[in-house]
Amino acid sequence: MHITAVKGFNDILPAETPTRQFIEETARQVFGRFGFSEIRVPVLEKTELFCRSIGDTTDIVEKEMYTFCDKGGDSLTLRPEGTAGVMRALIEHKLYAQDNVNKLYYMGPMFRHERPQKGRYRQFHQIGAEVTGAGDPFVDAQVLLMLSRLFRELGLDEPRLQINSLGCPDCRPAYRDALVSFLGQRQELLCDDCRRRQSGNPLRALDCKAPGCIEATREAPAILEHLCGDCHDHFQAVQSYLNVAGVPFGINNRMVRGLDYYTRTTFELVTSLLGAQSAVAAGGRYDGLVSQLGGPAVPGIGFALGVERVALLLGDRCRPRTPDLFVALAGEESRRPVFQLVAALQDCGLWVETDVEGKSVKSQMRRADRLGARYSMVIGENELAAGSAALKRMADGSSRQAPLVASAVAPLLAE
RNA sequence: GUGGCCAUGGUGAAGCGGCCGAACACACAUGACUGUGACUCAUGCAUUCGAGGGUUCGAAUCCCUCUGGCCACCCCA
Repeated sequence: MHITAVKGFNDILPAETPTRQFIEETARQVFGRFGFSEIRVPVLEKTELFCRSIGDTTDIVEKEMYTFCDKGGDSLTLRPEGTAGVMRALIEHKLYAQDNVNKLYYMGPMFRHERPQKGRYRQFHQIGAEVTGAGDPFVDAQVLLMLSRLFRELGLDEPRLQINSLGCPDCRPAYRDALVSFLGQRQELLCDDCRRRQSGNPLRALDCKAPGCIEATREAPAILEHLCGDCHDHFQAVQSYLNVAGVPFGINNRMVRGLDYYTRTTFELVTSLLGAQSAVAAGGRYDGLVSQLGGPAVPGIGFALGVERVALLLGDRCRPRTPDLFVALAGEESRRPVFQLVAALQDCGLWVETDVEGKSVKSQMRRADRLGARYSMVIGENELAAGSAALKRMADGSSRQAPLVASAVAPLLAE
């Protein structure tokens, strides 16, 4: 073994690439219908950006970031998620001033220094979408509708949509206090992590899988019952829009997101088909984020989906393309005329393969078969003299004569 | 960061101290068919079992170290 790829950083080989392309193309198409434009931002940002957006005490910032000092002494970080960079660009280029509402999407690699396992890698890919400038529940529902439409177009109906509301700076503190005092009475049941998180992120206990924590939080106060009037109405409105559009969803009032910037609506698309990794896509509203990063007080909402996880769900249903025609060569003297014919056929938009190894006709045919070519043709001195060759349909072995002219062959291949 | 499992050819793997000069299958190559695939048949394809050390008359098989992979915990897309 010589030099290998870095742990958790995977090559995406030709066999897997059609699935990726299918996911990306489908996303572009669906997002386009909802009026989203693509934005491309760097994979490297100043570390500060992530500390201020994601939250200093989150696991991502505390222990999962690829951070290093560049030669100028700045601390830089490979992006662990996409929203922060997009919001930074929104502020830096004052996109919020060019248009009140911005609908942006992005796709690309993200980096997190976690121990790799199924559905989780150190370099992974996300496709995400963000809407800024609109705080209306209408937008929440529209984003969820778009996400659900995307999965429908992908042919995946298994992942279920779960939604929740995390409240806002007006009502969350009160709920938090209520939860902390509730948990305070059940300290002995909680796992070490959740006990430690009491001060930082007590809500996490709701989502903990430790048996003790599940037991301890069984009767815990529910966030949805502590929402202020506005948050309550907002959440109700989102649900009614989803119902109108026929988007199925479930309410999960124990869902807690791993990033600090979420407010009000949060959601996940979950599946049971990915081993330990259940979230295929997730997101939420982040009304305070832009101002927190030094921009104006514009609300925002967005989501990201894990491309690798979607690819796992799709399996190998995306077949690679196959050649339309394989031209086998018999004899040196046919190379030039075949080169010309192949070029002309490719100009017609066809995928045409030829032998490049100087192999026997037999092994060329073997190759044609292995590549899955729909048609084949052997061209040697006989065919050149006659000006025509047998065009063979590989599926059933039938063949018909075809003149050695692209304009005559192309229509036959279309059948 | 913590566990568990596993490392044999291009691939999937059998073998678990001498019968291994490493099975079988797939893939690949050549030929039977002097210019035609998929079926059939023949032949070829691991001086070697992740790397290094040790035990032994003898190791792919046992022990140690290292490296790599997978899965799980944690966390998350």
